[in-house]
Amino acid sequence: MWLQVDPRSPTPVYQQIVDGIKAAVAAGWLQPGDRLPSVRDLAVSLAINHNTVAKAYQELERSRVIEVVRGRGTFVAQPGQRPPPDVAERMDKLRDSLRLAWIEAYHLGLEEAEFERMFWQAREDARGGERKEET
Amino acid sequence: MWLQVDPRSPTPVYQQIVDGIKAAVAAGWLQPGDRLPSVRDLAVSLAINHNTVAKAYQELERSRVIEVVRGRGTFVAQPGQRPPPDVAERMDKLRDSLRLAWIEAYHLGLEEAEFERMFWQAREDARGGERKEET
Amino acid sequence: MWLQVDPRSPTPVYQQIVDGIKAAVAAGWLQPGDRLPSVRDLAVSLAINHNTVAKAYQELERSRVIEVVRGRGTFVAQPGQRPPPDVAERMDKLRDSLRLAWIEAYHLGLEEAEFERMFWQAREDARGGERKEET
Amino acid sequence: MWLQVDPRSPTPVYQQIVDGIKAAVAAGWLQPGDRLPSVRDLAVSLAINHNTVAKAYQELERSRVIEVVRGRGTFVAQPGQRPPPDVAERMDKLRDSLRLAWIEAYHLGLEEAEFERMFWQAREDARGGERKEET
DNA sequence: GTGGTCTAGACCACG
DNA sequence: GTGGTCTAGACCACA
Repeated sequence: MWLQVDPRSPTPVYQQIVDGIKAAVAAGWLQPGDRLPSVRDLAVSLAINHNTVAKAYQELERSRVIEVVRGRGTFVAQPGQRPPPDVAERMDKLRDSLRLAWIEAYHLGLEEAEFERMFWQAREDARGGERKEET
Repeated sequence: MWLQVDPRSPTPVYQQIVDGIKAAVAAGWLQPGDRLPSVRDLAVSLAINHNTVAKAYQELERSRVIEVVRGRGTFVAQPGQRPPPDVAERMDKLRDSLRLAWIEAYHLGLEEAEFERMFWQAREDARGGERKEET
Repeated sequence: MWLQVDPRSPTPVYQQIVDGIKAAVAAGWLQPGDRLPSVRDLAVSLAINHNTVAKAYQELERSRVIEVVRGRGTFVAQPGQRPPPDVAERMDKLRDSLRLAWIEAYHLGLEEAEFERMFWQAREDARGGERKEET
Repeated sequence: MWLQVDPRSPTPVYQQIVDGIKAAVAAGWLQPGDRLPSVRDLAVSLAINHNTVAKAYQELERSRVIEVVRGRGTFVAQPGQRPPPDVAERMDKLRDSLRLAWIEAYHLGLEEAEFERMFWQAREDARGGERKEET
């Protein structure tokens, strides 16, 4: 299974699904047009409630990562089609997460060079990295 | 006031205080040894309950950002004294936040160069930047 | 009830809960995977406020004694999964508590042999012992 | 100085003084009949409030570790003179501290043999150990 | 005066 | 239903 979920993590399960699918798309494991498992199938696979999967899919559709075609299923969206409605807001959040990361790096005593290395390493992890158990 | 808080934000108020003070320390607005406002004073300034501030201060003490001197007040800690007990975990979280940022950048259609610029800009925002309203 | 609490004790109520549950786990009355009473149920049983129980549970989770599964409940953790982040500090505290115990034994005029007996007796009390009223 | 105090420690300052003097007596650095510094002198030496020292001395007198002779000063008590009024209670506390230590050892994953070694090592620390900086 | 704890009762996100 | 957060107001130990 290319998606796993940890019910004991502090990040909500539905958010883990969102993150996981976004990661799969960004890494190329899921290609535009690929079909995603149905809400109920995925719920069974992950042994979670189907409401949770549904919430994740809704979130992904709002972000234009997937497309729901009624009666046919849900698919990975074509990139760069219509931009999602909340780009500006998401950009701000992204900027803020980087700012917080710099602050945390400071408090962890990281050198700027080390942190930069971590930044580029994260790019590798995001792009090509195999998903294994990440406790 | 160098600290503001939005009770309607999804991130808990006590967490906003933690983030805000960490930011102030990282930016140098608060120097090691500086005294922080008392729990109750800050609560009044922010128009919130003192328990919320207390929780934030306790969290900050666990992270070794501040030091509580009983009966006298709380102060910005000297850096690099004793390392916080949970460095390893916080490093992992930091790595993960960067990974998620890369993924989000991908889905927002950011070029690598743009995202890198954003990364370095965030460094400026974290270090010296003036604080404005941040929704 | 396998847990009791004395609101008049100098040690905080939430700490008594922490100690009590750690004791129950160490003695084997609570097995890994066992479900703990919900925050609110335990609060009612102990006739205290639910916030107090919540604080105790959070502390126990930080120590990796229990695991919180969102929306489902809290459970006794599997031992030796991830080690708690503050082992080193807790080791130091443990060492110190033993040192202080030796000093106190001296001032109480205990013979070394007597104190050693007390040490091993404490092991019995910790492992299997029945709980009685402990002022 | 054979006594040091850390105002940032979670254990109250007056308690640190009590522990420190008990330790000095148990280790033999202070002999029965030795004179202790006056409340005010010790307060100056430790750079703390004299009320705090006074509280510690009162506590030590109740435990029969020191004797206050009006107009002459305070001295280390002769051992085994009159027993302190609360032996039973202190014994119970001692037993309890050992029990809690066993429980903590369990949760830290210590082997019984390791913990026993720590127990005997603590005896050395209590008896002969040189006092250095103990952050 | 300081921080720490507790209660009573409310609201929220999550599953 | 679960735990998490917040408020309002109280009391306590410590310095």
